Amino acid sequence: MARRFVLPAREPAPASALALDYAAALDPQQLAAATAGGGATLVVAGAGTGKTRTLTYRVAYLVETGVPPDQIALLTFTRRAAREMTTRAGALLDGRCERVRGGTFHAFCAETLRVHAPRIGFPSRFGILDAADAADVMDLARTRLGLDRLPKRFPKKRTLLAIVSAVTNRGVPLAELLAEGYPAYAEHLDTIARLQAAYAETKRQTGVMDYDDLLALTLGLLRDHDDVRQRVAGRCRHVLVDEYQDVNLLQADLVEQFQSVHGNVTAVGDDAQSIYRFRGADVGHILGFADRYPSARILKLEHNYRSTQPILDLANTVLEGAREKYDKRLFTDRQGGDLPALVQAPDDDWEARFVAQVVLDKREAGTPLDRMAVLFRSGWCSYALEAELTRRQVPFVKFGGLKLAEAAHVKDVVAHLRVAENPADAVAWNRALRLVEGVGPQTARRVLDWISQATASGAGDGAVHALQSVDEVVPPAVAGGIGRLVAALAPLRDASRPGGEPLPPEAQVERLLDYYRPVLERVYPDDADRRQDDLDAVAALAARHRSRTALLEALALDPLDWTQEPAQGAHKDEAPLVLSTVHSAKGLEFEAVFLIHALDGVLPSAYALKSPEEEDEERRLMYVALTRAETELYCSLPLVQYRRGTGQFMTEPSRFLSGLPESLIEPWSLTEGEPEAPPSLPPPAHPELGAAP
DNA sequence: TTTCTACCCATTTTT
DNA sequence: TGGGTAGAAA
Repeated sequence: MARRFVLPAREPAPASALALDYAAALDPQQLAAATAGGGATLVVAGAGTGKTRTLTYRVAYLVETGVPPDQIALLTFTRRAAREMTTRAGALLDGRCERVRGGTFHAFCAETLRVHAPRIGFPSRFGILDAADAADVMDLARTRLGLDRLPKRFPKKRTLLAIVSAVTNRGVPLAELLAEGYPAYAEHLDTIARLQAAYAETKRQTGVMDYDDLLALTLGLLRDHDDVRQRVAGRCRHVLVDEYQDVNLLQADLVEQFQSVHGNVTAVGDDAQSIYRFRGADVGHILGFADRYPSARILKLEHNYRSTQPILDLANTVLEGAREKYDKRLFTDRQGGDLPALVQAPDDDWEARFVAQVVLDKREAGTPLDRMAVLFRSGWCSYALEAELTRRQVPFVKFGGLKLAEAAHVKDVVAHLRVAENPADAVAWNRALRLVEGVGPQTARRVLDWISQATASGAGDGAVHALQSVDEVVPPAVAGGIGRLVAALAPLRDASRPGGEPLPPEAQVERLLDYYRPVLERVYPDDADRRQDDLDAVAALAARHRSRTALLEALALDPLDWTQEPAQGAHKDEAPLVLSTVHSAKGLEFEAVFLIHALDGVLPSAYALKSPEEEDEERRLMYVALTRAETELYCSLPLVQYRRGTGQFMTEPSRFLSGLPESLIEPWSLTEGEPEAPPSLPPPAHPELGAAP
């Protein structure tokens, strides 16, 4: 046994030796937060108070005072936020800051599990399920349980998954959760509990994890295996957590584990911006930070540098209506500025034309497109605008809403990759097999049984092998099709090439696309070409990843890289206009913000008004949207909407914005320029806009 | 057993 | 809108 000699901790370098002048760059509150010593620190930071800036400087400060960058863990809610922070810190100091380990909780956990999964009975090449995959696994679990026919008034699988997810994320017992949130299903407690167990078992057998598992299993791993905890947490000299108000129980516990060796944790957040309740986030964790870390120092940032006073006034007023009050009122030095506008457009089209016109006018006047953003409650709200922007050739990117990775044809191709990655992945097999003509549920099931038998008894790479003799269990009519599937998968095996080097991921995707093209044309005859474009994007994405494992992980955890890919419009070198759900815009700021579809029933969402807490969350969502704006804020709404079936109907403005005095928000109405404009020439909206009578 | 067709349904936010 | 289901045809 080697003797341990303990060196005293390195003294931080004296202030004069630091390359950056922190005191000059930050205000006193920010400075205190950025240069705080070790231990636990909570920074309560209102919107626009320089939270990101402070965290960025803290990263630089830690690096400068001798903390190795790869021992700093920076946990954020989006990978975009992590990237932004490390590049900004890199620009401040030097490239060292970019070696900070950062990302979402899920990505960070996935990275940990890649190394240690075998300790908890998973392959290190475990697959990651998105919501749709999880639903497939739930179906599989149900049939394995023999529950072909579900009782009447039984939750749908999406609801089922939501229930199971809430149980894991919030740590509430199933019975309690059902009683509180789903009283209608309380009578099915036993069946749901059995399904929950079968679902977990199926995932284990097939070597896949859903999003919650990434968190829950990592937490279990760290709690139950002290050597692993020592190793993982030992590499977290400093843990920094952004948006702490949005952590759920699992995430709060994970943070505690990550900091358990060195005891250095900095959490930053704003209780007024908690908008992930539906995912189990609980403001209680930020409010109770000092209970969890009794020696914590609590710092505040209250000086808003982002927005003009009129914007803050409106945001503050909206927030005041919350039932649960937050004792915070932001102030700014930025006096002056225009009143926020409440733009009443006759319909969707008008709203889209208005936004597009103002965006173009502002670009003309020198505001870069990426300094403006269009925000909305849900993905579909921007459809009309997307069409309009495409028509006018305004480049844009959209964050949030439907992900390309969720498209059926993309999932088809990815299923083949997953099968190659993890032959035990029954759901992926099922999807791939069902694409063979003539294979339905029965045949797929028979083949799956055959495979699992073969893999259980035989060699590790047995699945593809087993398929070569699969003729024995399938009707002759489909044997040829399955043979082609096997042939397509063969070159994806790791040892398929001399030397055992696997094909690079983009080559793997290319091979698969050759195989899949005829399938695509058979299954989606109407728009095969359009869908092929998406698949080409998959190939492009593959080229940016080192291994198939990394590619699959990125597809499951980082759909962002995606959305950034196909920028619309001709100006490839112009940074595009940002379209984003309010949720995805968290933490970002823009010179001008357009909040579209500010309607009652949309924001607040009609589906989120079942309890006062839910309405409060919608209100905070509105607050988040409004506080993204620096100098100009336009809230717009169509007065008439179309609904399938019902036709046109009148809308109501969002309850959070209606009834406010004109000193807070100025009503605008739209008129069209007088000579009847030809349809191709949009009417100039801006000059004709006038305040309503 | 698979696949096609007709109908009905609900319809958010994210990893 | 499209996705999922139920029933019928191949």
